[in-house]
Amino acid sequence: MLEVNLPDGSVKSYENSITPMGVAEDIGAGLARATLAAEVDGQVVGFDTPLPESGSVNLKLLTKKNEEALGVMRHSCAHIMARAIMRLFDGVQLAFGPTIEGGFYYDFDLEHKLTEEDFPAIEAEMKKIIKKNEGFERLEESHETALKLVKELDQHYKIEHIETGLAEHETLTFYRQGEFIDLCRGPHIPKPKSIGAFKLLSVAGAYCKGDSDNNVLQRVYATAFFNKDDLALHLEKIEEAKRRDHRVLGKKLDLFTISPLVGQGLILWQPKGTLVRNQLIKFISEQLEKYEYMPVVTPNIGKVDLYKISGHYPYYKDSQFAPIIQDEDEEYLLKPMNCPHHIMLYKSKPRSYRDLPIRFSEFGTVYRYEQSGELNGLTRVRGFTQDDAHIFCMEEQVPDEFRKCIEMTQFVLSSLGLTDYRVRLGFRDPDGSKYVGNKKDWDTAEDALLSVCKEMGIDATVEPGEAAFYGPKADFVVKDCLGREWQLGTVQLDYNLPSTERFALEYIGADNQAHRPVMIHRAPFGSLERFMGVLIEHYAGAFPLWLAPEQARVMVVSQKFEAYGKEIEAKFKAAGFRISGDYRSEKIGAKIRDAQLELIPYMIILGAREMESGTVSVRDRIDGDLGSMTIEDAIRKMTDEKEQRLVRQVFHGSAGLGNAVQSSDDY
RNA sequence: GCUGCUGUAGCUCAGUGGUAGAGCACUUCAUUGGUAAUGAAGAGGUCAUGGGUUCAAAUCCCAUCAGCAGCUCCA
Repeated sequence: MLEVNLPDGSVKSYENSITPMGVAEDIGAGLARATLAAEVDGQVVGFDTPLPESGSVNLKLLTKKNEEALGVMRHSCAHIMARAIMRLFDGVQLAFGPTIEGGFYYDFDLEHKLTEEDFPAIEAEMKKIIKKNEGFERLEESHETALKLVKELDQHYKIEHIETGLAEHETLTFYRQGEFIDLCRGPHIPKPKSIGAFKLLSVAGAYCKGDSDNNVLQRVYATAFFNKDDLALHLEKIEEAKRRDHRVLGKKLDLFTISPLVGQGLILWQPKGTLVRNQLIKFISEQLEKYEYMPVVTPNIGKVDLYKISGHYPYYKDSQFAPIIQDEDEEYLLKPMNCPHHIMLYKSKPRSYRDLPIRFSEFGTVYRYEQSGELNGLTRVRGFTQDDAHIFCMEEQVPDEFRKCIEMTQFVLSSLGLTDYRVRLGFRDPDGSKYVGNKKDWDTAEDALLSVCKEMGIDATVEPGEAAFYGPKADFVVKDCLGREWQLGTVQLDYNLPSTERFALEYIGADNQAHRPVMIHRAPFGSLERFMGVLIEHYAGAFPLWLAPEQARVMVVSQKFEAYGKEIEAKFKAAGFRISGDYRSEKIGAKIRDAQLELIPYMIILGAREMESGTVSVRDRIDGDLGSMTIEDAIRKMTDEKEQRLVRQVFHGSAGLGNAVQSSDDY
């Protein structure tokens, strides 16, 4: 006998095997019609997934009102898309088709090169399928029968999947809808009519099984909603996010430029971008002083031998600019990292335990030859400046130093209003071969990271395989406006570079013996370039007052007041503001509009009234006209806002074109 | 690096083989105004670059460079 507990507290019992739909029908025909899927003990299952024969389960029937049902529906929509494509094109081989954050995709292998021009035809075919409203039928087959079936269907990827990835599964499920049958774990909605609105978004190549040694499949991205309004809202969100793109805003606001003649991925900072960047550097420098870092300066190149010792040269040979060959035995590398230089500073003299921890900081510019396809505005570049530092400390100081690094990073991010990040603990992949160092040190380091995060109440996600080759790390990861994740701040523990095999670092302990220090690599921003990119999108280009390249603009109602305008401008400059004046023969409305579009925080509007009373009229970018006040009051108000580094406006959300959230098809 | 798409004025874009276009920005002139666009005139392009096909190429083909999306990679 099975006991089914429903969310309203009622309990139903069944003697025979039953599905969630059976329970829904038992409750009422209306509910049965609305039921799309179910949640059994917190797990999303199909409307047709049999419940256990006995025991007790918590059952929640999912309808259009439940967020979880959306994912199920989208996966069904993916099947319909696949079915439509198979109808329209010959020789379609199906690969995988999971649900992602803002929709779904399906990978295909077919002769015809799909383009966006094919979308209308595919969408029309999908509409036809939906209109016919054939149900999704769940088929459970033995491993053997399943293999026979996919062979009959001549679906090579599915054959391979059953023979390899699913070799251990005794039974496998298929879903059939009309002539379309797909190996699929499901679940699916009962009937396609609940797909209210859908849209194909893009097509791109994707390596089969995510391995660059494999062939490239064609991946079609799409999304679906229960109703048209939700789809329209989603598409509008994507458009909005695109308007916030740092590459678009960077050009519009004159922050930076990239010239092919200088080189791909090499950022040329315009004066305005430089002003913002320098404010960030100033801000971090204050923190470095507070946390007792010692600024150092090191050159942009170093001997190849240095990076052979550090291990970077052999390991990252392909992603470095080629060495500069000066002479047969004299080769230099543009520095891809700052740590080896800092290590040489450490090694320049004997160190005592009394000196530790030693914290060397540097805004160090490094160069990496990233694959051309990876380059992306400011977020992935070939030359960037890290707000880098290396801490050399005793093993017992590691937790404390690590904690301080995390604390500083958190403070820096929160000061900028960046709260929407996750902390990723990059640990080593147990099967990976890229790592150096011994297991004991790795375990110690990973344990240290875990326990400090726990102690600090940080909800970190552990990701095996995300470690650096020399040690585990804690990364601060944020999403850009399109939903792509980027690593910003990072704190990395390193037992490797100090080791005998590398640089053999030492300090003399209280026992007068030589000991090995531990290194911590850390950078709260990570790369200033990437950070600026993320920040531009975070503020949608509207920087808070303290960061804004142009903090205020004086504008006169008529050119008659230019002299008064210049006088006021000078007073703001003297008070330390970045201010300009607009004395064009334009109407005040036009000047305001221009300043507003340039996202200038404050407008100081001057006319006869202000000149006579010796006041200024202040217009706020966000709140509009604030009325007139004395110049002292205006300066005081703005100085306050600037010194507090007040963040008054940020923009959230992304286009949701990011990572897979569930792979309902990957079995 | 791989797959696909794209490249026309400073910006956003139209232009499917026959004399290179619009809006905004820019310059000049007029206008001197009160919280998101005053009016007029003007200037600005080897149509990414290099080859090819053609009587004729922005348009068709090839290569290169660059950008975009995704994949892969990321010290």
